[in-house]
Amino acid sequence: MPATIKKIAQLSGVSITTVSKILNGKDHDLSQNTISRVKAIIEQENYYPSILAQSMRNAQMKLIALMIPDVRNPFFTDVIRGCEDCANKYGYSLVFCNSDNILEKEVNYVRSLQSRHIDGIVLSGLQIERKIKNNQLKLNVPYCFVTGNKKNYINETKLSLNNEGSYVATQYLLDLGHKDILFATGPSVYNHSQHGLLGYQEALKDKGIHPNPKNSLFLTGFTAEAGYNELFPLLKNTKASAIVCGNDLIAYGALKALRELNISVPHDFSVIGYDDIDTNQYLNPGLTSVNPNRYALGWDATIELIEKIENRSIDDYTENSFVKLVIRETCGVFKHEDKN
Amino acid sequence: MPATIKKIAQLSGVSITTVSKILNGKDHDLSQNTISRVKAIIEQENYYPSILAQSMRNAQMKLIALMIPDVRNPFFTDVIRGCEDCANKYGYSLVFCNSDNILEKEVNYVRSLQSRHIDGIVLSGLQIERKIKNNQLKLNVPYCFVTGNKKNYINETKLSLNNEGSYVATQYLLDLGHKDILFATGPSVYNHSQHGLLGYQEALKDKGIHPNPKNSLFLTGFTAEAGYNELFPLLKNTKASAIVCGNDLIAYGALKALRELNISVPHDFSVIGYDDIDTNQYLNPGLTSVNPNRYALGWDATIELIEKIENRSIDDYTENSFVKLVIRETCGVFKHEDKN
DNA sequence: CTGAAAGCGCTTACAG
DNA sequence: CTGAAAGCGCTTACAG
Repeated sequence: MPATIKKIAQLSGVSITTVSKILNGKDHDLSQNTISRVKAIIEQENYYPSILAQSMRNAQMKLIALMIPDVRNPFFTDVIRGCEDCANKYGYSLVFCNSDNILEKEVNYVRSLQSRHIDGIVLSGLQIERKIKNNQLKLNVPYCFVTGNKKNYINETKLSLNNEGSYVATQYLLDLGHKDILFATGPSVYNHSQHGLLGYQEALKDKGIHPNPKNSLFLTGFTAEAGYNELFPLLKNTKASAIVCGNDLIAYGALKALRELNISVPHDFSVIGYDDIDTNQYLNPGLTSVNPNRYALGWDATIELIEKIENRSIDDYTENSFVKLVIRETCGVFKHEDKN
Repeated sequence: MPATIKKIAQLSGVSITTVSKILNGKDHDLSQNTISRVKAIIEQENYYPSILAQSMRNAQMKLIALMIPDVRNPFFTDVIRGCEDCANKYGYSLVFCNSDNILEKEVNYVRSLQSRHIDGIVLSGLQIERKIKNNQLKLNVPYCFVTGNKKNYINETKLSLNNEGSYVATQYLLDLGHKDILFATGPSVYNHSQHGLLGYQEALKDKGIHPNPKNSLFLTGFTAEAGYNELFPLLKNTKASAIVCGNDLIAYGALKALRELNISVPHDFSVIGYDDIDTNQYLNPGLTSVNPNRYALGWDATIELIEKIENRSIDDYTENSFVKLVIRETCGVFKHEDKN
């Protein structure tokens, strides 16, 4: 049993009011004598106030939740770190929720989090996120999105980082001379997927190429398995010379398929990913990818959330406005003689 | 403002005692009429009790913390999932803490978690863990270790999964004909590292080979960077034909170094990892590794913790007693003519 | 300069 | 069958 404020008061020979004041730095009208005596006792008893009891009064739990589909997607690891580091900086702890993209699970989480008096929720890649954005669902807790928050929306023409990212990726391949480029991303229900597709199409159009609808594909997931299984048949007979992937895991799957099909990367086929997860550089060949600065994504979303929770402006955003192309070894110059 | 028990009581025309009883299923002595009336109001108002207030009474927050060095180490992702899934199954939420292996951070976390009335802590790969095991530190909260808990200790002769794992890995290389085998793991302060080294040495001894102290190495971290930077000079001039790595990331670094040194894997040199992280199969060549069932590790540790918290036996452990060798493409038969 | 008292949303032992 | 009251550990407006 940890010490309580009552015990400290008794040991110090003062009232709990006095102890509380000292604890909260509202001791301007107390005598130095009292203050130092009480502080000594607090020290001695290794006392720390119960956040729980404080929260009962203040209705502030100093708890933020982070809800994502699955930690096992490496995209999220840095987001989580950014989120946790930021939360801690401002005195919040992080509750962690994996929803597996199951709407029911997501809704249950929200309810359970509310009953915990959570102060706010950072959401990423969820069904619920889509519902909220489409006004089909209202959360009565402060919340914020990792992608698609105010920092991520670049301007009126660029919808989001995903949009910008796949534009940049496609443009890079176009500059290498590729013309027939595939695009594969996750399920179409996600804004990420839609924005990515738009970015890809815009890049083509800006080069005067009409996007071939058959070249773009929504996979069943943002996973390497989906990339491998669903892209294998496509890659087997494709006339294209390159592929833009909605995330790196999909690219991993594509690379595996290409290897098995004996299509040499980057000599015969170019691959570009998105997210720039940590293992990319250890692949052989190293995966060229678009880096959205995942850590900053998590940090900025959390700052935005805390601004909402505390209803004040915190100027502690990262400088994270743009997506960065990280060139490794999976993209090569288009060689006309290689095809057809 | 969510509804409170008081509001429900008023709307139902009963006392809050009655509502509380219904909420907690202690309604055996209440009239059906009252019960259904109150339940209807609860439904109608979308009321859920405040866990906070409940906890003030019960001293049970239904909150578990998971503290690890860094989510960005892919080893932990599945551990986290196992931990969260298990926690949720038993009604707990998961608070997430990254300590970066900084003892001060770890100690601060523990303090902050205690002031949150956390019910227990799952610890993994921490400085604090070592201190606790060496009786240099006492936690006055229930806790449990991911590695080194009762399920992980295989028997008196096998210290832990790490020990077992590197034994198995080394044995596999020996069976392929390798004799001069390197071992590289993380910092020596970790039990993981020490146990791994012992397993490696035991395997050699069991084959009648005296371990060469120069062949084993503690790196500065369990990271690919450490693996690459610190193993590069060693691999450049080594007479060995294989390496056992303390985890997969170290192996990733070693593979990168070998590639740059133009040493062909597995033809000229064999590499084996540990943890079997998800991306192993997408490497080229695919990394052979030892799979400790990370999800089960997280799950079992959490079960053990909940048993401590609730002071009862929960027979819900996974069947996870042994480490599994996952053979891919980085280990080959020792070719005598290649070396000498 | 200091403290008594009310209240945050619950639960539970007890009385009727 | 139902409810008044005490108490969990705090904070704060107010009185002295």
